[in-house]
Amino acid sequence: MFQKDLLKWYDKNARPLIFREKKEAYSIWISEIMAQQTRIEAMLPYYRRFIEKYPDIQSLSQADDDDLTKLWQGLGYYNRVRNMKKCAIECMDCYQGSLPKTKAELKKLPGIGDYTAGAIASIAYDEKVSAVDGNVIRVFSRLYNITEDVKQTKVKKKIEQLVEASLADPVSSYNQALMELGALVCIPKNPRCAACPIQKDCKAYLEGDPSKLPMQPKKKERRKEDKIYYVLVCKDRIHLVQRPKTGLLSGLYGFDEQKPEHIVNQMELKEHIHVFSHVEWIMKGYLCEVDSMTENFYTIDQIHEQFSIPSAFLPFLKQTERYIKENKICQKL
DNA sequence: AAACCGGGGAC
DNA sequence: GTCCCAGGTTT
Repeated sequence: MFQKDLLKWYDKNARPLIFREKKEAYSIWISEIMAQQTRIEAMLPYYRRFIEKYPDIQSLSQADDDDLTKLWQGLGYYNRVRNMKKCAIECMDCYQGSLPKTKAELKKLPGIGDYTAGAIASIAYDEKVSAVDGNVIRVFSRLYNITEDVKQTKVKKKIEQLVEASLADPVSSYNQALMELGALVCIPKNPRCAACPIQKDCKAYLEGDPSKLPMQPKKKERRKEDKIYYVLVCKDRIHLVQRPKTGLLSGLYGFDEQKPEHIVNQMELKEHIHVFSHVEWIMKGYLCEVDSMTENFYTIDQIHEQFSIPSAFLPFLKQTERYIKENKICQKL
């Protein structure tokens, strides 16, 4: 049995992460949503800002949508934060302003799936349930030398059952220890088996090849899309367009895709490529100086303070800022 | 079961 | 360049 060794290792080697300081469902929930498909180091600064601005469920339930998206700028998967607000509202309406106390109830809330429900329930409430994330899948695929494709439903179910059967007290530490081991020792490439506290129980280490696990199907290649954006500038202001409510980068702000009329001066922006997980944008851009300032023109400071701009648009924005600051525009300010 | 949904660090 | 990250939802 490896549980004791793992827990002892965790006691000594756990990173001092800020969201581990409080055993409180709200902050644990926030950290878990932010950590979905996101490296811990990347979400930490966001976590601090978020907790400061929205310290509890009530404040989050009343948050302004654009403020929330702005706070999330650069983190990606923006529906996460919208689901959090929905979730907060539901907690105010149905659960007396708190998160529900069991994994089963938590799982019914928007944005909370099997992993996140298990993480909150076990870490905040000490419920003896599993929290199987990518780390745990990797650790267990090696521990039991599971060579099947872990993306298959039945294989994932099998791993979840193994984890469930392995749960040890305190479960809060145990679940986090499994993830921490996956993050620090049992890492995807070049696993540090020499430093592993449960090496002697690892089937892949003893009779297989840990570095080849977990077995993953080769992923489909990304489709490419050609995009053309027109950055409309009038005096010291830039035109922003809110993206559609659905689809990629929904609700965030970007530039026009339609060529404007009455261009006073036009300049080609440096082309760049932006890679998403399932699509690749080949982005051409034109800075178009226009003569009339209609709706939705904003100064650079306003844009940085108020609007959530996806990373894909930042290169064009930066070039435009430089253009304006160097006062190259035809019309004088 | 597969596609969709971001961004960036590590290699 | 490739991989994949404290995943969840929709199709």
